[in-house]
Amino acid sequence: MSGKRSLIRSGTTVDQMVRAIGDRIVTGYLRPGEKLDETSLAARFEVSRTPVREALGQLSAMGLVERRPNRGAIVAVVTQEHLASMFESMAELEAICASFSAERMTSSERRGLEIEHQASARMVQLGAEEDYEYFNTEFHSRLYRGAHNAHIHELTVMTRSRLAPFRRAQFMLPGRLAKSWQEHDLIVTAIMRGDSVAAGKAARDHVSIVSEASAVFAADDRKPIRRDVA
Amino acid sequence: MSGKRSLIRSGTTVDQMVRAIGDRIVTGYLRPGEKLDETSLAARFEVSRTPVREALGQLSAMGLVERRPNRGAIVAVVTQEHLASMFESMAELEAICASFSAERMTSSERRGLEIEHQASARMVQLGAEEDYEYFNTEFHSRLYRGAHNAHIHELTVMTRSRLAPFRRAQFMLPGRLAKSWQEHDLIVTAIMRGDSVAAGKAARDHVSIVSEASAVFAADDRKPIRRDVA
DNA sequence: GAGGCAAAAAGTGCATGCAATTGCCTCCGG
DNA sequence: CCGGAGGCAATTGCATGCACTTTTTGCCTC
Repeated sequence: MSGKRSLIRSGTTVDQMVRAIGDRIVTGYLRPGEKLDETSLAARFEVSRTPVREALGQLSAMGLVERRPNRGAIVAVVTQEHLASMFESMAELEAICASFSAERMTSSERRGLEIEHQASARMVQLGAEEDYEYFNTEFHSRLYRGAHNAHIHELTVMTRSRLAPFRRAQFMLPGRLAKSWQEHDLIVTAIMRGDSVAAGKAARDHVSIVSEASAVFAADDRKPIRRDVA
Repeated sequence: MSGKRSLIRSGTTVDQMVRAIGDRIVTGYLRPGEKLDETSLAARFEVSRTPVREALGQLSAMGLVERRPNRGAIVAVVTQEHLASMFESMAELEAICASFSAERMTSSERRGLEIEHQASARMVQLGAEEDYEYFNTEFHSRLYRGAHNAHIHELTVMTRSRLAPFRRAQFMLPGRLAKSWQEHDLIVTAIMRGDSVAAGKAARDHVSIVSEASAVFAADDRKPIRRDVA
C-alpha cells in the first residue's frame, strides 16, 4: 500500500535498504551507538519490517551495525582501540595495493593515475576541498584496482567504508590538502618507477598520517549518543 | 539430525542457520555452484523460510553465497582467478600477522606458541594428519591473535574461512606434513628473535606453498556442479 | 522517600500468506 | 524440424500477525 515506491525500485528492496542505511552510517548521519529501531526504519522508508530486518542483518555481517539478540540494533560502536586497529590495517592494506600496483599496473593504468594526480594539483591550488576529496577517493580507488587482486580490493574497500565515518573531517585541518597531495606524489613516483617497496612504504605512511589527523575527531565522535547506557 | 533443535537453541535461529549453512559450505559438504533452495533448507532445518532468508543474506554479505535477485542463491562460485587472488591476499595477511606477532607478542604468548609448535612435532612423527590439522589451525590462530590487531584478525579469519573449501585436501600430498612443520618452525624462530621482516617473509612463503598445493584440488572442485548453466 | 516487585507496553523473532517474477513446457506457425 | 509466443508451475520477495523477550512504569511496602 502507500507506495508507488515500486517505480524507483532499482534492485531489490533489501539492497536499497542496505545502501540507504549503510550510507547514513558511513556519512555520519547516523552516529555510532544510535539505536536502529526496526519499526521506525520501516516507517521511514515505507516498507515492512522484513526487508529492514534483512538489511540490518547484512549490515551487521559487514560490521557497520551491532545486533544484540532481542535487544535491537545500534550503529556499531568502535572503541578507540578497535579504531586504531582499523587504521593500522588500512595502512597495511594500502601498502599492499600500492606495492602491487607498482608491479602490475598496465601502462594505461599508470598513465591514468598520473593524469588524475596532476589534475588534482589544481584543486590544491584552489583550495577546493570538496573537489579534492573526489580526486582523493578516485586516486585511492585506482590504487586498489591497480593491484589486480579482487580479494584485496574487496577487503580494502570494506575497511575504507568502515573507517569513513571517522575520516570525513580530515581535510579541515589547515595545510592538509597540500600535504596529502605531496604524499600522493611520493606514491605515484614510486609506482611509475616500479619500485614496489617504496610505493608500499609511501602508502603506509600516507594512511598513518591520515589516521593521526582523524584521531582528533574520533575522540569527539565516540561518546555523543548513548541512549542505552543511560 | 532433524531433531528437537528447539532445545539446544543457544543463539538466535538466524545465527544457527548462518553457522549451519556456512559450515556446510566451508567444509565442502555444499559445493560451489550448488543451489540453495530456501524451502528445502527451511524444511531440512525445521524452521520457516524467514530465518533461512536472513541467513542467506548474511552469508551473501560475507561472500560465501551468491544471490541472484528472484533467481535464488547458490554457493559462491569462485573463478580460478579469484581463488588465486584470495590465496595471495591470505599470504599477505598472514605475513602481516606474523610480522606484528614478532613485534608484539607477550612473553606468555611466545611461550604458548613455542610449546604448541613443539607438541605438534609429535603429530608429524606419527603421521597423524587429523591431529596435525588441529595443531595447524591453532598455530595460525595464535599468529592472528598475537598480532594484537582486532581488525586484521577479523579480515584474516574471514579470508581463511572462504579459502577453507579449497584447502582441505592439502595435507594429503605426501611429505606435506613434515614440510609444513618446517615452515612453521621458520616462522616461530623468527618471532622468537623478534625479527618481524623474517617472520613476515616466512609466513608469506608458507601460505604460497599451501596455495600451490591446493591449486591441484581447486581445479577439480571447480566444475562439478553447474545446474543453472545447463 | 527509596527500593523492589509486578504488570503492561514496546520491540524483537519467527511463521505464514499472498503477490510477483522467473523458468519451463506446450502449442502453434513457418 | 526448428523457432517463438503464451500459459503454467515453482520459487522468490515482501507484508502481516502472533508469541516471546526485554524494558518501563506504577504501586506497594518498608
